[in-house]
Amino acid sequence: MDDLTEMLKGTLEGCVLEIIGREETYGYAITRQLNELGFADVVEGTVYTILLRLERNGLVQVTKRPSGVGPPRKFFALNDAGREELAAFWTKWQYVSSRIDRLKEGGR
Amino acid sequence: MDDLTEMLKGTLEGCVLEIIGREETYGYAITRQLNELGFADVVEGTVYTILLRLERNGLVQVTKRPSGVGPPRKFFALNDAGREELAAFWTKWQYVSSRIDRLKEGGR
DNA sequence: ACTGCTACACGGTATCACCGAGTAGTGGAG
DNA sequence: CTCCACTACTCGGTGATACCGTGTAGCAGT
Repeated sequence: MDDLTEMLKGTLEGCVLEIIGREETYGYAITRQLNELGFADVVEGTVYTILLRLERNGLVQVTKRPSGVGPPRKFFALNDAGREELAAFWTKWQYVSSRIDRLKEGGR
Repeated sequence: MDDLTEMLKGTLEGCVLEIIGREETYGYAITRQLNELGFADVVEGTVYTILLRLERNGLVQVTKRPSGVGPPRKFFALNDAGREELAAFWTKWQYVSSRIDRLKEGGR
């Protein structure tokens, strides 16, 4: 699937929040998960900018831990604000996607 | 629903294409349709920028007609390239939304 | 020593929806 | 008849977001 980038605007951050919400994890692993999920073209740089933004906005708690197989990893976990943001994201997604689907099915 | 703007990036243009694809119509009416559809905050300026972009990209055929209740209207209809673009949009939407829904349902 | 995988950072770019203000035509209330 | 509301389009500028390219760095196997 080619060039989904415009369509991912505003949703990719939510996806990252969801992934972090499941278990504490780090940038490189998040990128791999997104790729396996079908967003094959999402690249590390993109995920890191999102993670830095989440950190700057106070939605995550960050812990640095050594890796054993490479440089130290920055682990991210949601805090209360992050969980709220995630819930708000899914609410919005539900709202938007249902309306677009209705439009698609010929609704008015 | 508050501030959907980021989530609409990349999809609003597709919605406009879909609306135009149903019948020849014009900017002001498209804005009203989007508002009724649930995108209440979408404003004329936004729709017109999309329409000008569609025109610039050669996806629509434009016809100006007098209105009777105001200034003349610019009617938009899809041409072949526009129909192709619309089909491609729905394919992408299907792809992206299904994957995000899967993520939402706990999929991996 | 070299290559490859893991892991993060950062400056710059393009695209997109939005904002705000402006221009105009028509018709109704005062 | 003047003002206001609704209709209808244009355009320059802004902010948010994902992406690109490059750089830095640790570790493992050859």
